Amino acid sequence: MAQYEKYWLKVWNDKRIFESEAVPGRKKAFVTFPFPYMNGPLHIGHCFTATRVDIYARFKRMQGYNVLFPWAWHWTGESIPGMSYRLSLGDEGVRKAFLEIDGVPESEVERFVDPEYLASYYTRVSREAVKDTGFSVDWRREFRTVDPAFKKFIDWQYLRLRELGYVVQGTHPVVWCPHDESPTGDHDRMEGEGVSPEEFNLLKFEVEGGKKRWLVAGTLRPETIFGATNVWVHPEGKYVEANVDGEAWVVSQSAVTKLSEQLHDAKITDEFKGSDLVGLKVKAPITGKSLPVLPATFVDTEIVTGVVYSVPAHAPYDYMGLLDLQEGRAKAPPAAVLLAKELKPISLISIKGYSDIPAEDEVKKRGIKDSNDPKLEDATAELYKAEFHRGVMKENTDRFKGMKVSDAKEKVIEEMKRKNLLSIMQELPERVVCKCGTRCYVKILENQWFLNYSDPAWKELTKTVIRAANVYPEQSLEWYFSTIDWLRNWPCARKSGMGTKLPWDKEWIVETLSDSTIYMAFYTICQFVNGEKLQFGQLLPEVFDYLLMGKGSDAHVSKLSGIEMKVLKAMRNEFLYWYPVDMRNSAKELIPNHLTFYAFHHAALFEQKHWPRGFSVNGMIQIEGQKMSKSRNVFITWRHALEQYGADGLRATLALAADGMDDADWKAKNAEDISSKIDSLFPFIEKGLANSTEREKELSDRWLLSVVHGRIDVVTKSLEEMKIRKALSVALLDVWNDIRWYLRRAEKPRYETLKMVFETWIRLVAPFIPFTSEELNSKMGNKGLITTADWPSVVDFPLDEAAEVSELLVAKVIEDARNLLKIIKEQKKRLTIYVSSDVASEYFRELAKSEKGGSDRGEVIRKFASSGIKPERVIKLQYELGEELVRRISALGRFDEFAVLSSAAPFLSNEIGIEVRVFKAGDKKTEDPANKAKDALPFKPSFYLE
RNA sequence: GCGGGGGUCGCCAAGCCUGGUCAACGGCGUGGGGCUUAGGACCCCAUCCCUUAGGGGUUCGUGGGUUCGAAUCCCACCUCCCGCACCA
Repeated sequence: MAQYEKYWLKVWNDKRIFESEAVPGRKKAFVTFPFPYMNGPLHIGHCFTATRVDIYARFKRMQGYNVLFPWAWHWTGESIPGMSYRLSLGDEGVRKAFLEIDGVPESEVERFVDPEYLASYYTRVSREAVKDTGFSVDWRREFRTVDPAFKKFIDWQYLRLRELGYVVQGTHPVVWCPHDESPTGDHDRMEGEGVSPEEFNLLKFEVEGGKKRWLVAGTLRPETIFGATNVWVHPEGKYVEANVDGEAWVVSQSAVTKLSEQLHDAKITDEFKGSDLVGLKVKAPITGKSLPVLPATFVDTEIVTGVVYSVPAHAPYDYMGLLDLQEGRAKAPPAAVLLAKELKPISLISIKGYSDIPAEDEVKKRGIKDSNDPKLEDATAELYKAEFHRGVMKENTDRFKGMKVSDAKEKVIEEMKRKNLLSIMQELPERVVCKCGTRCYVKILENQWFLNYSDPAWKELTKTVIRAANVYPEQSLEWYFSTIDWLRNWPCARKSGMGTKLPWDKEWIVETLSDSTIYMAFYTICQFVNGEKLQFGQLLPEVFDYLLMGKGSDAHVSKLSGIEMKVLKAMRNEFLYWYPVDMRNSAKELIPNHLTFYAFHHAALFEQKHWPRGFSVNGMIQIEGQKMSKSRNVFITWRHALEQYGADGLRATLALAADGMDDADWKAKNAEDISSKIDSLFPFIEKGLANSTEREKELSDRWLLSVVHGRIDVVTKSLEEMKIRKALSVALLDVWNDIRWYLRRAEKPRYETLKMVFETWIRLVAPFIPFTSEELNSKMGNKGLITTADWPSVVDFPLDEAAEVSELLVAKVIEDARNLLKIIKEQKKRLTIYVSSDVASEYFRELAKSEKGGSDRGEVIRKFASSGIKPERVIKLQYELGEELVRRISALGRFDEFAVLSSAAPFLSNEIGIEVRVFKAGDKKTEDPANKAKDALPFKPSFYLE
């Protein structure tokens, strides 16, 4: 970090220029960045997104807006306590990540077993990084989502949402960790990422003989019951008889827990080994066929009921299991082998491209030799998919024959349900292990609280929020709408973790994405809490009703809460002044959740005038072309980047990284280049001014001032639309190139021109690189702060079309001449330039006018017929120059090319490297030994090289 | 699979909505020159191919189509990225 960066930080801080108060009547801009989650240090991804916010904030401030940019910290949720817990268990991976990736000192990590400490540590270091980067934040409004006052705010929010019918109760299956007693989301898993519950069918096979009891088999393919030949159990597995909802079921021991977690009443009454079941006969549902129970080691007692029925014709596992038994590969009692030998696969589905026994085809194709071959997984998946989509039920399937398998499945389920032969169990198709190390299963959670995002009326209202807002970049708009359509009810509370309890049901804690939807409103008043103008306990729901909705009288609310009337009114004023948020910028990944939730909740709770006004997103950040990932150590903390490149280097690199929804690639090389480019501003400006002189304006000055007009315009418009990259690219690089041209072009740069342009330039780049701007400004001897200076105005830079077009001509002549010299390799020592005659220029202008539908082109051609200029050459020239340029040239009226080029002759000579002289075609004095003058056309002088 | 966004001259990346000004902005890289004791920084030139008079050829994921004319519009395909829920 440069020394001057520290200096300016202190100046800004001492002058409190980022502390913003409501000033009724003054235009305001309220900008926000979604508060970051404090389970780790901020990284350059945060920095990328947040830098864009600060740039916008600084831009608006310079435009004269009263700007509020607040900041807060997200602590809600289970991730922080989860990390502490794992550390306390001695998890080396977690510890290592703290030390090596996050860069936490050993002594601090010790204390991370306390989640509060962990979060406060990261909050502390992150706050320092944000501050040192020069973000123009009003820190008086800072909070954490576990602060008591914030919890009061969430209380209010959820009470009101519930009253309005947006919070509802429901029952839903979840992946459950019995240790944590909490749902286990994807990010909480050690194993089984992306696995979600699937609905299995439980088919009831009546055990023949003895008392009435059911052997219950799990399957995804109940329609294959017509091909069942036997039932499998694991011979070593633990099985039980249990009373399930009043019936005697035989299932694996682990199935009983799951059943009772899935709203069944289940109690174990007897226990035995799987081998004890082998040899029993059971009656298949619907078909009524009697099937033997046989042993198979591929059966997993942890999955569903630990009992499956066998369809060897269509299930590769079953097919191999049967062969294993018949061919003596499986360990099994002789009686079972005898039973197995009588069984033959029963084909029940016909499918093109397969034989009668598709399972056999799949097994042979893969060279599978026994039922423990892992290739059976693939075989099963492929066959299942093929049969489900393309298979047709055969003759032997009774009233289902001829149906597509997909249809038959539904019908079979219906029928079995009707006959009470089928039940349902939610199960995970793959092993899922919680980060705490416990194996998860599916639990049906009752009476969960949901945000009712399915509500069509709410969806519709939310769409109007989006429609009414500015949404940048425009390609993101569609994503919001499809998200709104796609969202279903969202479970908004959990049983564990940090956060706010549901006010009416203290068992539940408001979940992290659900407590961060309208908190921007809290920023408007949080400074009163922090400034101890009131106690958090005084923040009754009625207080927020008054502050945010204007309900109730100040006198009444003041009396009720004990908050001073004066304070209460001031808070209300702050809210009314600042709300809504004018621009909220985040990474695009938040569109399908946070940003859309944000829109939903505002639609639900706020009047239209307080709906969000601006949504903006940017892409994700990659590091040297790789996706950021802590586990692969592709990770750069904000602090680290800041130390390395300085605040402005970091800011500029990120600002130039990408626009729109494109992902940005962080490259160290790039950051170095940009940093040194910024550094070189100092000598560039210094030298420029030192070499300048006091003189009258000439063409080059008029040109530069006019061009800057255009630059200001583009930068301003780009910033308004959050096109940060485009804005900085123009503000820094294009203006730089403009000045370079000027320095080269002007014989001696004019001090006044340069000073004015430099001062404007410094302000133009100030939102992006504020430290450098302040430093440059003070180095130039100016007193005021750039941060609070006025945004450059185009008014100070008169457009000068003649000057701009003149320079275009000069540049074009240089380009043409160089091109020509390159082609003819022979050494030349003099270039003669012939500018077109007045007649030709006149002709050109008339023709251009006729293009726009003015006079008739034929008539123009006839008028100039005697001048000796071929019409097709002029027409072709117009095409070459382009519509826009022709328009600009014609608009100038008389444009004296000869004057421009003859005065530029010394410059041209310098640029080209040989002597240059300029003549006008048709002039008496013109020397034209090679007869080239006749070829001169407007804006396309002819050349003679010798 | 579903939803959203992309594929441009070595790399990054503008342009595309509103067709012609596009061999296609800008940055980086590379080559050459200047400055300098030298290096870096800085400044200038060049950087698809061919071309001894400013010209020509072939390009914008692939293949078709519309048009006098397409990187830009339409269709199909290939391919990459993001999101897909009880989780920040």
